[in-house]
Amino acid sequence: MKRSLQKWQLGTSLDDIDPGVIAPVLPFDDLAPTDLKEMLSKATIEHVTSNESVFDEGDNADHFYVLLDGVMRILRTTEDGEQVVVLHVMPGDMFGIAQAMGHDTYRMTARAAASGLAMCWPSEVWEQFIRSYPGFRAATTQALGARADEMQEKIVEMATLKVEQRIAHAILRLIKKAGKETKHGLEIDFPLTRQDLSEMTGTTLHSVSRYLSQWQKSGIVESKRRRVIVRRPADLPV
Amino acid sequence: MKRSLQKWQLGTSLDDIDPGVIAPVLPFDDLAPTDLKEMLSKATIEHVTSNESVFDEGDNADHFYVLLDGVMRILRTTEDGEQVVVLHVMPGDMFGIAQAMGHDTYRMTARAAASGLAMCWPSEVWEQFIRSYPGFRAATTQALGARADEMQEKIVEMATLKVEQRIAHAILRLIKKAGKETKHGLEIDFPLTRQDLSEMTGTTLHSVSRYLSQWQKSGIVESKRRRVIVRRPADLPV
DNA sequence: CCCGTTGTTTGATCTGGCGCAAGGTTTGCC
DNA sequence: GGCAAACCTTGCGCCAGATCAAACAACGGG
Repeated sequence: MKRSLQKWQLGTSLDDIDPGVIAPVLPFDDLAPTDLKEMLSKATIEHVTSNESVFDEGDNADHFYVLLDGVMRILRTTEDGEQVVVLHVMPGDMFGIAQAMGHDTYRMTARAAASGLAMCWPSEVWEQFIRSYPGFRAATTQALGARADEMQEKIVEMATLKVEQRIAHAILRLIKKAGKETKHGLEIDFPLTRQDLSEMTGTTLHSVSRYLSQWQKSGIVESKRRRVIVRRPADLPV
Repeated sequence: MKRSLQKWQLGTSLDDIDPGVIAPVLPFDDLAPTDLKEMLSKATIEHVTSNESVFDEGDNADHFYVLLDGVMRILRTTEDGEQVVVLHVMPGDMFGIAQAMGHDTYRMTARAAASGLAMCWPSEVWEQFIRSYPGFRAATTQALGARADEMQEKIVEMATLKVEQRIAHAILRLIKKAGKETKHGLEIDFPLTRQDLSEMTGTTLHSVSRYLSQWQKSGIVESKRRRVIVRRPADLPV
């Protein structure tokens, strides 16, 4: 049940879009077609370009989004410029839903790890959506739950595992979220540098590089520049 | 604006309770008095005893709670029995709100760090509360937001700070949440062992003990068995 | 008051992984 | 085709902090 817009006609106007094409990507399962139409009429489409931010932490939370295509990285930057990647958003996921947590500013930065498209609503419609569309409320609830789970898991990992295992877990999580079957194995379907992996696991790009080479030697992974392919997921450490 | 039931008549029946006494502790600020009464009529009171669980991870999420008095620790246990404390719940906070995240089982254990009382509703009334009482929805939204913030912060700390700083941060956070002014300084107002602190920061009780003694020597803290008092918060490392 | 339990301290040793350094490879642009 | 920028690899030394070990202190119940 992976959803994403495989190929997308790059007319970024909403008028071009067939609701029947978009619907399967949206996370609003049990939503009456008329309600969906209503919601789409309030939306705009935003083209997100790799490595650019959709919003930054501290910004006024004036929109919320559903990713249609591409990959978003949700991250925080510390005082001394260090980046910490908290999670990845895949097509079909909501993001920037500050309203769901009673915030009026974004608490994190959303940067595109791979170019794509996002559907975008102004925050003003949030309350109305919540009140009018039970399916929307259900979707936000699910999103919050999934996010909370992921963050908890991350905290536990950081508290108990050592670097090697944390990197392995991060890779496995991405494989699960964005794994593409290829002739060589399961490939993480967007560009990912050693640096990126280190920012996800709280380590250095050096350590990531070392473990990756090591796993490469034992045939567990196969990784090139900005690409990670897993041959034998089961052999990654715990 | 700290709330808590300073002294509590230990009749655990709800009939004894004056809504006027409980109301200031509850997180439902803008709630009509009649609605409040309605809600209280559906609640029960549970006495939580120090070191006992109110619920465990995996349990069916059949109740949700507001802590009236005492301190709850929210934690996860790893396969090999290690405990990771994710956050502390103080009087006035909701906990066990699995429904707010679309879960039907608890994802974490709630164990009392200090004995107290919790108000308790059966999960069946959740949906009705959400639909009927805007103040209730607002409160859960706030709770989710606060919790998300805290978890994010924790992830960033674990990823970027070293042990010494993480311990300092953990102490400062507890002081902010549960600090009591005493003649000797700001005291964390519930028993807290070195082991507890290590489970909050992903380190060992040994390291916690070492840093605490060190800070003791330089007069920054003053800690006895299960007690931590901070004399000069500003001098704790970053 | 004694004794078991629980919590704390401190030393000695060992090591994962960081910091630093230097060089190699791939990519895209002019 | 050449050059700069971005990305990756690997070696080496060092240290924060884990692990192991042992003893001490406080407390609470019988």
